Formats: sequence, C-alpha cells, structure tokens
Amino acid sequence: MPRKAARPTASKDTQTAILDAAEELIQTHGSNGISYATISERVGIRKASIHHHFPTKDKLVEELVRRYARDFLTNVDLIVGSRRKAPAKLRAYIQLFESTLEAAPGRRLCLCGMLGAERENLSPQAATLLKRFYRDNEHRLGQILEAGRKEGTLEFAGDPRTVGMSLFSFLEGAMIVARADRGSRQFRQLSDGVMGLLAG
Amino acid sequence: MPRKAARPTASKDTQTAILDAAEELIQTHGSNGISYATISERVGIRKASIHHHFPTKDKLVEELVRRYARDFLTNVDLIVGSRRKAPAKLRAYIQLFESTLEAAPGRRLCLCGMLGAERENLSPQAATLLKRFYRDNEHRLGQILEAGRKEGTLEFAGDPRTVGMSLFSFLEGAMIVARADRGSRQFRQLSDGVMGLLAG
DNA sequence: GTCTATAGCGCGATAGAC
DNA sequence: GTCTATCGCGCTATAGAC
Repeated sequence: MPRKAARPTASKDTQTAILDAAEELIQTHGSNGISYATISERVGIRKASIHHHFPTKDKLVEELVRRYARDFLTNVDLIVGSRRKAPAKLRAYIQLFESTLEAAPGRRLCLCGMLGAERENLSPQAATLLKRFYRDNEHRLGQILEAGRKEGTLEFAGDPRTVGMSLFSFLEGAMIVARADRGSRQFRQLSDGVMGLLAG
Repeated sequence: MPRKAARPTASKDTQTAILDAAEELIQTHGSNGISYATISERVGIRKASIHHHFPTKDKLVEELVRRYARDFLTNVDLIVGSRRKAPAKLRAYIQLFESTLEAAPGRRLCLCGMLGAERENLSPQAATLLKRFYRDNEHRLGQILEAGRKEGTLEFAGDPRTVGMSLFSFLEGAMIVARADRGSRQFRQLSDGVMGLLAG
C-alpha cells in the first residue's frame, strides 16, 4: 500500500495551480490580456510545463470555464435548495458576484462576464460552455423569482425567467461598470437598489 | 483660391477611416483582440501609415473613446432635450444600444462596455475617459428618470441617479450576455421587461 | 513532469526613400 | 502621407534531454 499516492496524483496540484492562476489573471486582464508567460511567472514553473498539462490555450480556457461553471453553480444550487425565503436567496446569490469583485488581488470580474466580452475570439467549445453558463444562471434565478412571487415576498411584473435574465445581465454589467469607478461599494449600492425594486 | 483643399485636409478622411475601422473591430474583438495589421487590412493602407496618424495604440484607443463618447452623448442630449415624455425618452435611449448590437457586420458591443472589461490593460488616460463616459450616461439617465417620476409617467423606488446607474449597468451587461445567445432579439425582450418594471 | 532551447510567427514601433 | 524594410520583442507551440 503506497504511503501517499503513486502515479497520476502529483500532477493534480500543478494542474490546479495553473487553473487557479489563469482564472485570476483572466478575470482581471481577459484571456487576450495574458499569456503562458504570465501564468508561468505566477505559478513558478516554465511555459513548456503548462503546455504539458494544457496543450493549447483554447483547451486551458475551456477547462477553466468548465471548472468555474461547475463550482459556481454548485454554490447557486446550495442557495436555491436552502430553506430561506426568496429575498434572502437573492441576496446570497448577489453576494457571490460581490465577493468576486472583492477577491484579492484587485477587482476581479466574473470569469464568464469577461469571456463574454471576448466571445468572438473564443473557441466554439468555449463559446458553447459560456452560453450554457448564462442559461443555467438565468434558469435558477427564474426559479427563485417565481417562488418569491408565489410566497408573496417578491413583487414584479412579467415572466420570472425574463426578469431573471435581466437581473443576471445587470449583475454582469454592474461588475464591469463598478470596477471602473467605486468598485464593490458601488456594486453593493446598485444591487441593493435593484433588490428594493423587486421587493416592492 | 484653391479649388478643393490644399494642405492638411486630405489626411482627415484617412484618420476617420482608421477610427471607423478600429471602432468596429474593437467593439467586436476588443482592443487586445486586434492589431495594427487588422486595422490596416480593413482600411487598405499599411501599418506604418496608421502610426503616422496615431503614433501608439494607446493614443488611438484614447482618441477612439473621445470620439465615441462625444458622438454618443450628443445623441443622448438630443433625446434628453426633446419634448417627449420620460418613457419615450428611455426607449429612445435604449434604442441607441440596441442599434449598436444590430450594426453590421455582426454583433457589436458598446465600445465602452468592451473597454470596461479590458480596463486593467488600458492607459490611465483611457481609463479616465471611460469612467467619465459611464458617469455622463448615468447622470443623464438619472435626469430622465427623475423627470418621469415627477410627471407621473414612471414609478420606481429609490434615488433616480442610483436607478440610472443600475439601468446603465444592465444595458452594458445585456449587450454582452445577449451577444452570446439570441442577440438583439434577446436584448429587446429584456429591455422591454425592464421598461415595464419602471413604468408600473 | 519539468526543464532548456528554439522554431515560426505576429506584435508595436521606427527609419528613411519617394 | 504613404510606402518598404526592418528592429526587437513576445507569443503559442514543439523537440528532446533529464
């Protein structure tokens, strides 16, 4: 029985370190704003070693979106499945974005908001994953909104799914606009106001 | 009296052609997604000729933001100063964004929404111009919203300027999200819904 | 699995002829 | 004002030693 782990496990940490560094760098500078050199400096390995784990930049970005979407939606599902009322769920959901903007170092955007701006330069696979992330979020927001209106804690006109799509678009846009000015303070001010519009 | 124009006038058209091409390319691919070579192909001149008009890429981007902000805000001021009621003004304002998304070729983002995502790679001057564009738009939206509430055609809770900032953020975000999916149709669906939330 | 070294190309920018 | 030519550098990606 091997003491720790024998074969393919040692690389797992390096892969994760590469993804972590790439994620933060792309959330800040965009995928067109960084290079293998940028990542390698951050991780402390050579460019060629990154190619060993992720043969092309496109594959790296695709894996990044997959991981980000999986982790993010896991958190969203925890919120959706919790026993709180709709307004509290909405606030918790919005907090996911706010904490991203506050994450050190600097002001990070949602990975998929950033990549949405760069969409025309992405691989077709990455573009598909991106669209799926948007739809998954819009769907879950629609669920929260619909339940809130039914239980009487939220008040708004129109289709919940459409309002959910609008709320999601607002959050992605607010991260970009707030980063250029007063940061997470501005983001919180705006999202509190929007919560007010939906709660009546 | 010279028949047409003697000295510094012939270049004006080339400068404009460069700015036009750069604008469309950056709205689509981002400033990190294009190069002097990309622009030169589109305009039909050589890279070196672009450097004659805009010595560095930073200066080109700065001039682009200046021109875009000037033209866009001129259109906004025409809307603000018109005799229509607030809901019609709001619709006209939103139409400015929708027509950008519809502009051929392809789906263009707001230049300043795109550059907002790339903000951390911009020159300090460009970043300042960007922030000013955001604030100018938010200010004018606040005016429209406040007037609408006073005249009784709009109904919403909270500070009009804050709601204006939120609406602006929504529009920037909706362009990005809609481009990844159903385009201007989706954008119109969402913005119509938001208009409904503000009109009661 | 990580390294050095390098291929092959595109980048922003400049020099200098016309 | 536009061109050709080129510099110096950074990029993605690969080959091959260890």
